Amino acid sequence: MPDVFSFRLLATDGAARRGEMSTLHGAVATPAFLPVGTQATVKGLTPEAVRASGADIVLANTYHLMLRPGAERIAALGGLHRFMNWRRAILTDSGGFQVMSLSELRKVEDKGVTFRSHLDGAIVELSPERAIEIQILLGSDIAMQLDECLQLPAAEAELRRAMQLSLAWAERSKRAFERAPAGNAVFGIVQGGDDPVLRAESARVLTDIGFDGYAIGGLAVGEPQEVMLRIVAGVAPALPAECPRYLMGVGTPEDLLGAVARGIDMFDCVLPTRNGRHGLAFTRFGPVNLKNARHAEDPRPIDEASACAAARDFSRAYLHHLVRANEMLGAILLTTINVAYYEELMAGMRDAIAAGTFADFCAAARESWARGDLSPI
RNA sequence: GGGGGCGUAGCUCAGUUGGUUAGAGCGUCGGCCUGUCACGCCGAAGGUCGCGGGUUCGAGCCCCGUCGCUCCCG
Repeated sequence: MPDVFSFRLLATDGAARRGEMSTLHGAVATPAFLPVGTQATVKGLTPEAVRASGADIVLANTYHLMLRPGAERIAALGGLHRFMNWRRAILTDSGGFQVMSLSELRKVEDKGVTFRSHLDGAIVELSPERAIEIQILLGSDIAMQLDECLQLPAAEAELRRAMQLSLAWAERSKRAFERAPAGNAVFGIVQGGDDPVLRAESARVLTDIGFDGYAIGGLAVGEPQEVMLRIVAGVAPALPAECPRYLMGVGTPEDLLGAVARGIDMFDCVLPTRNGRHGLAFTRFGPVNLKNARHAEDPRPIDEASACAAARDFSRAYLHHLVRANEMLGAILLTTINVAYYEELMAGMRDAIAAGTFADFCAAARESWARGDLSPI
């Protein structure tokens, strides 16, 4: 196992890239999807189940874990991998997303963010340096710089201010990361909203600072998909080809195809887990809302050809019943099905890129989604 | 037989001194969810207020009758 973080490009097909990241906790095949495990758990799934879905890496969260159970406690218990019994790679978000999602509970200043804990109201300071320190304590393989994520639409002046603040924090994060153990990585985050000029400037300065990988943040925050993809198409080529590119918080299966086609290597998103808990299954035949009455007497599985047992071995009628009855197992099975589908989609894209058939793969996937969920019994 | 209580949405119930298009929770039907304050959120359908009569400008509410359920006493 290599003692440094590295990324290798294995193949390209148009702008789409097939690659592999090496981490101290194993290889990550890219394009990769990271199931979201905010509180040191992918909600509803055991680590074994996460791994069985095909995931090489999961995401956890600095803000949530620093509040509970606390970064120092996790460090004392041997680090996040041991704590959650996930022995593969972990990427930790810095808390930048909470700057947006908990905007009622925080104050942003040049020095950092002051949160009022959503749990008990305690005042908690999160500076770029502290965010990195926490991620080092957690022992994450990939740390993210602290950034300021804005909701769109936003005024250009506001986008510029947040972008420049994020760049200043990027510089400080990079310096703070010098104290990290060898083999771990830190990524910078491109900001700039839906403004191509700001995005270009952000990408240029980040590249000058120099990171192990580059994320595009502040997308899928209210803008139409075409705007998001246009920004991705502009930013991705401006980032170093030899580094992984991570589109944060995205997205729908359709978003993933579109972003990989524009040169993205990594994604995370709560959709497969959250929507699974809310009764929606992502399938080869498009989304299926198991809450709907039409499934009540349907003996068919979600997808009889799936490699995922949850998708194969339980009837839609049963899943419908579990969801209606608000039973835990409904959330567990749908989360399992959804994460497996996302990972299967990524694996399909990886194979297609390697084979030079990415466009065909995308066309076939879209056709299958459009056909709907009336799979043969 | 006597006395009390209750009949309002599919279910369980609110309905202020009688005063606009009678509400809630659950259920039903549907939608939403993009670096997770999230087993959540939003919306819709659904009621001749047991029935009949009366008083009143106006009755779910007051009065009379009637039917049903229920409790207590004989």
